Amino acid sequence: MNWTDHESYIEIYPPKEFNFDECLIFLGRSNQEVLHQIKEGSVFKLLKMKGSLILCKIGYTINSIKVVFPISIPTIDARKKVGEYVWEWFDLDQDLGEYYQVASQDKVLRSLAHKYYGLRIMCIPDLFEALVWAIMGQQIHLTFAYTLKQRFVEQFGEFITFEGERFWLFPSFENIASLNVDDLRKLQFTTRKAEYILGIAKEMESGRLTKELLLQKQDVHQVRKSLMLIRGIGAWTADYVMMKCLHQASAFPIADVGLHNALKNLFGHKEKPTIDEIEEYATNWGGWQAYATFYLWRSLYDKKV
DNA sequence: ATCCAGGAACTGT
DNA sequence: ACAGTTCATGGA
Repeated sequence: MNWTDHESYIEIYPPKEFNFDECLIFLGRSNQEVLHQIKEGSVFKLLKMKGSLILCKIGYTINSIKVVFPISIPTIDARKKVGEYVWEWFDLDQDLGEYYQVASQDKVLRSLAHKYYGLRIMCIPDLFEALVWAIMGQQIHLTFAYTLKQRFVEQFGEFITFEGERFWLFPSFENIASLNVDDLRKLQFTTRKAEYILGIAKEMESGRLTKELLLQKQDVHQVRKSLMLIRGIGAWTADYVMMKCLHQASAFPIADVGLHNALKNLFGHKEKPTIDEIEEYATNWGGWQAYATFYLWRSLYDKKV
């Protein structure tokens, strides 16, 4: 992480290939989002560091991301943790120069890379949140997935109020682990999704499932395998979490419907591509499949309005 | 109405 | 290994 501390605020220096406004467009794609709010070019987000709630206002100045604290100034340790969270959230460890080099040679990616230059995968640094969000999104429209997330967060998460508005935190696995299936069924979760989510919460509560343990695996294949051993996590969810939480640029949720629709639109086809055809398109995406996927998702968001 | 949605587990071959 | 079936609910 490249940053400086100024007590009342912190500054984070992203790599060259970075466009804050592009990232904000992705963050603003749903008006049902409850975990952050965008206002006047900044994004407000509530975080919890070392037990205390910290409201952050994240904006951009000439060449740095500036994080200010509208409610109260956190300790130096907490400020550093906030910086690390933001660094991960915007996927700033990634060397996008390489991706753009790959993209410039590829007829599918070239125009997208130019159009959305500086866009980074907007990550979900918290493993529990990433897994639960992925499971919520399985086999349903995104709008309904957001509805489920909103109910889940507002039922089981913490919040603070600032200037008459509520800012929410995603529920902790400790809280969710003590629930039963009916608690989630009441919010319109299917029995299966409820079981998956409770199972994962318990697995994390036991300490057997942590982000650190996953990142210690020898290679991405091992990470994927151990994720898929967990009930409720298939290939799609494993790849999704690897790209959105574990920063694996080569993760590739190839069965994703959004990816299929994006490719269909891009080529103006009537039918969605088959898996074989997608593999064909992706032959030269080596190592950057997650970014290819994310940029294709981003292209879907243009179509609306 | 009907088909589908940022799938996964289960069952049978 | 592979294909078909079931789960469940709201969106378009």
